Amino acid sequence: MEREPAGADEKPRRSDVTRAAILEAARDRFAVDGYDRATIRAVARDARIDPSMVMRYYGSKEGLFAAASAIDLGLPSLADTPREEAGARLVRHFLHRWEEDGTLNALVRVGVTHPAGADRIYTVFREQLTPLVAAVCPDPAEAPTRAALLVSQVLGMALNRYVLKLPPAVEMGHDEIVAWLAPTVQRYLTAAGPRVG
Amino acid sequence: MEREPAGADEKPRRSDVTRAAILEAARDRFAVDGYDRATIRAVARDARIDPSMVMRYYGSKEGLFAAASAIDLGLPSLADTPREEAGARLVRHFLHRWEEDGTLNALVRVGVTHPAGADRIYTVFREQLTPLVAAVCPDPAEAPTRAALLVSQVLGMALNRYVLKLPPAVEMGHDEIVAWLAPTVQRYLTAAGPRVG
DNA sequence: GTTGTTGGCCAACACTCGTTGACAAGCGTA
DNA sequence: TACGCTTGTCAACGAGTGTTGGCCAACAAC
Repeated sequence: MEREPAGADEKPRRSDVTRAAILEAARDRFAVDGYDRATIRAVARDARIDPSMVMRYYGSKEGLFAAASAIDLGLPSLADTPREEAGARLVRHFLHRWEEDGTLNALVRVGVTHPAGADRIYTVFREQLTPLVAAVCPDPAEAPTRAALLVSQVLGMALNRYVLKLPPAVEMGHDEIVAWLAPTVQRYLTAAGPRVG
Repeated sequence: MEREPAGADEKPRRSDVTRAAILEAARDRFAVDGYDRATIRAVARDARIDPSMVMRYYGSKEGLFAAASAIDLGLPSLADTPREEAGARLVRHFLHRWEEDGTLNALVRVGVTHPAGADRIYTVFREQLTPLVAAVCPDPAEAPTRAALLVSQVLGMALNRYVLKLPPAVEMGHDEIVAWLAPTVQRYLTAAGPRVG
């Protein structure tokens, strides 16, 4: 019986380096293999420890994923950005964030095959993306819809480029992607919504 | 030693109903569970036959997937469609096609976690989508890029709505989605490409 | 009616998985 | 020194996997 779930202010443990190694290996594995093929044994092998350690520190495979998928999109504040450049700014940010490490890839790969992953994506969407959209779009009540549209475009490109590796999407340069996608995202963010009859 | 791989003109076999039942069950399972969780045993159970039959008829799990993911997007000819309505037409078509059966869902779910799935998506992209795009876009040489952009938007929305089931995307109506996405797709298809320096 | 082929089920194979419990070495404290 | 906690390894469990081969009944051809 251990007690330590809530406190974020624990003193450093001797095993912190191991815990971190496990987490890093887990992120890589989830990113490359998805939930099912990312085995605890493989994670342990990458982290150079025994599989049972993973269980001890993270309780279960689900727990490991929960820990490995704690994500900060690092979204830029759009306060100091001209309203009409928000789209380009966001597209470029997502491209960099995606290539920075495997976390987002892991999130998508798991989200597609495992409910816990889809939940996690929704959480990130709700807590990090929607508030930012609400700050720039005309009517805050439309923020969820507009954010969903934004995600559909950005996530779709990421899916093609980083997960499916569709050749034409892989071969596009950053500037080219931004040039094409930015107007789309900009419209989803700030344009008047279309009439639907 | 059986010989029958190439011929598309075989006489009907007594086991055709069973083969079809297996294929249908496989599509459902792949759509719901992805590649790894869709077990041959589960497919066989759904089709009410023995797992070994699946092996006999489709050789292996990979073979089963190959057979189950033979997909016809049923894309409409855009010849009789006004050029400026192509975007709306396509978006609406994809929405219907997606909800028609589980095939596209299966394709995406597997594509994300299994190389064979990603390959299949690329094949469909190349053989069915790119030619259609080439027929309506200004410069046929740009067709792969423009098709990739189209896919990024359409697939992204499908991912949110049908796979991840992100609530705001699920709650949108068909008309609303078309109204938002059609201009985007239209631009990817026919607008002059942006300058990239 | 006999024979060969097809459709189907059953039992088992070798393997991998997540998970568990026992046990040894290292460390801090009294 | 002796104790207790932490970190780590090892071996095993039960379950589920893809896949294989043997066997039996129904059908087709002669």
